[in-house]
Amino acid sequence: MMTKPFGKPGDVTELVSSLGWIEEDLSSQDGEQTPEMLDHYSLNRRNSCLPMDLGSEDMEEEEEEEDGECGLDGEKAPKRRGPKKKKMTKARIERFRARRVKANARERTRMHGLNDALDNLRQVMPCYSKTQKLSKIETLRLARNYIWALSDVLESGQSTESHGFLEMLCKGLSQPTSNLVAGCLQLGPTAMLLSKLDEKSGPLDAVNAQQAHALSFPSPGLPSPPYGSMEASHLLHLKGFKGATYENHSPNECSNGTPPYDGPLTPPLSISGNFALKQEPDAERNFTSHPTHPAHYLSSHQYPASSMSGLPQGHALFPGSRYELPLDITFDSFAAPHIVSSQIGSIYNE
DNA sequence: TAGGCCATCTGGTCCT
DNA sequence: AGGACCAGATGGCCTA
Repeated sequence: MMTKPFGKPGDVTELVSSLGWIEEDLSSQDGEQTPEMLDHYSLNRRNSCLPMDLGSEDMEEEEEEEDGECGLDGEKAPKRRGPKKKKMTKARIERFRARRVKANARERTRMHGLNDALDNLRQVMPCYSKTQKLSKIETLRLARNYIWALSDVLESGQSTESHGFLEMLCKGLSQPTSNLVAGCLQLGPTAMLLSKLDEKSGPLDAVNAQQAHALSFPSPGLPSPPYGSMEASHLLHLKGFKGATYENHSPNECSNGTPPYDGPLTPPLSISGNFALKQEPDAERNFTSHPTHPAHYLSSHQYPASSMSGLPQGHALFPGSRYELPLDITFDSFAAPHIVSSQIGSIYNE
């Protein structure tokens, strides 16, 4: 059965539309087209009985028989009830066309706004990457799961490092997205990373060793540096909850008075130790300008800019997966839950 | 090549 | 009347 491109069931135009549908040769569409061209094209490609067929030279004649219904083989359709259709004068045609072009432009703008909003949402998702964008539907699903999971963290005190947290995050997500999220959440020592670094660059010098060390201990529950787009205060509108700021950050102290931590300094990245990092040509590098990006973080804070030089760049391969994780993923944004979890105690103590 | 994703156009509906 | 919003249709691009 032929699909009915336009109109609603019972609509006269639907019948007319499906009967009169003419597939045009699209070969003339090659090349870039301006919105005006697209509008013009679509205004002229519809079937001849719709008011969209405004470019027809025979319009004047058609107006004469405007009430004659279109049909196959000159078949007469039953007389239409209701108000008589107004004549499509040239002026009306022009007005219609202008209105349609304007409406199309508005619709484009509206959709761009919607997409911008989605982009903003992507940027506060656990795994933000400029090069590997989540699809719209996956962004919305992950957002829902993220809210859900964080709520659960607050309610049950469950760790953001727990299997349950990851499970909640990945619920209903596609396999690639789940892999991405899981990859971002992978925590633990990085023997593999260290050995890979060793392979690539020979014996680690002091700087590289420090970086590798920083990369290798994304300790759960540690006080975390600030995460621009992911500031905890944006996530939780809780009384007395203040997102930690990096300037105040120290290994042993939290800005909000959470118990001191004696362990190693929280690295800016929560990169899985399981990632096997592969070198990419400079041209392939695609660091985000996102303020939470590790490169931005490192260069603008405690690590000297030159210390980035020894870091593997490009992409990270998620073991057992076909999917690569571009290094512009803001893993650190995912550390926000650490902030959250570190705050839970103090919130409950209030 | 099929399927997923996306941008765009379109007509209908509701609201101002 | 015109704008915002919506959902359906369509074609292009990309990837497995």
